[in-house]
Amino acid sequence: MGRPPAKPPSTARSPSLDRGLLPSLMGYALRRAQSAVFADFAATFAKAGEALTPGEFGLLVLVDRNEGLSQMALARALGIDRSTLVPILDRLQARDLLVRRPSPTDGRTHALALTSAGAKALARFGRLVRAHEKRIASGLSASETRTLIELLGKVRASARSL
Amino acid sequence: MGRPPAKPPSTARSPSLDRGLLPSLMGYALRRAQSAVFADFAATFAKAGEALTPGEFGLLVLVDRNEGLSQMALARALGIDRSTLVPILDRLQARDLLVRRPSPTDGRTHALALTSAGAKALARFGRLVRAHEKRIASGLSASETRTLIELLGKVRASARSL
DNA sequence: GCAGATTGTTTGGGGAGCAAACAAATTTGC
DNA sequence: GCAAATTTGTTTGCTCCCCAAACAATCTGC
Repeated sequence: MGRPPAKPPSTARSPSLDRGLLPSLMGYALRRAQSAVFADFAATFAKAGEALTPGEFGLLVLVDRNEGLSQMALARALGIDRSTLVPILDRLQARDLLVRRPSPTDGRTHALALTSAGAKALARFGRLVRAHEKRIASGLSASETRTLIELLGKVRASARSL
Repeated sequence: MGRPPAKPPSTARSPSLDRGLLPSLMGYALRRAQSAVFADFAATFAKAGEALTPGEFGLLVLVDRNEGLSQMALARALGIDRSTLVPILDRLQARDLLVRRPSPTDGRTHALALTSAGAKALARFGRLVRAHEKRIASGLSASETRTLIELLGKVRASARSL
């Protein structure tokens, strides 16, 4: 609605534009930070000749630390639908990072596990992730980083009440 | 990568599983918070009988505050490709929230503007967004909220160095 | 042993994102 | 002034993420 046209209407090709209330919104800051972090993650891996998304890294860590995990349990841990997980596992399996073994105790489920190549790759990935984390935290002190993670956890807890 | 099997291997259906180093990663916290916030945003709008994504809201605010914006300028402001923007504008235009007018000064560009219905809708959306923001910040003090937004800005600045 | 639940998969649909190619229009170079 | 280069919006093609519904195989409760 009628905003007073206070700013001069950009003499040149407006180097920055009016973002209104957006900069005061947490959701907006979150979205922009997340997309920048994602880009940095991708760039870090690309420069090392590797290809992996943050989601795939999280998945591999979960499988590594919880051997024999079922797809349902993994999907729940990741917060995605079990049908969404299928093509992701297909891809990682095609890259020989992970296997779907038949569960010895339940014929319906698969026991997920890293291959030896997957475990070796995860070690490399972990080093890249640490470098990436170091870079995106380079503007923050150690205590600020801790604070940020803590506050993000609180936001997540508040937001989940659907 | 042999981790000592310290934890008992989950007697029941493991209510929580080993997340390894993930909880210490800023990128991980960011991703989880973002997805929870997104879900809350969608739920807030759904409950009010409206449908809008955070990205669409940001786009509408930008068009509202910068009348006559071109699609290229908008795409740059949103950090997306100009070809990505096309179907998004198509959808908003089909909902009669926004129009592509021919620019009087440059025959190549469109001058984007909200329709009157779009301006009215944006006012409603703004109220919903404020309620949503209030909910996701309900676990934080006012100063914590400010700190969070500030830290997210710093992260974004550090991450952009591709 | 059989009804009901669970698991993984497939299919179908929607959205977000990029790259490359293209026509129309503008700006630049001379 | 006019040809060449650039910019803008669009289309097409590709990849990826996400969900819902349906289905067969398997397990569980009783």
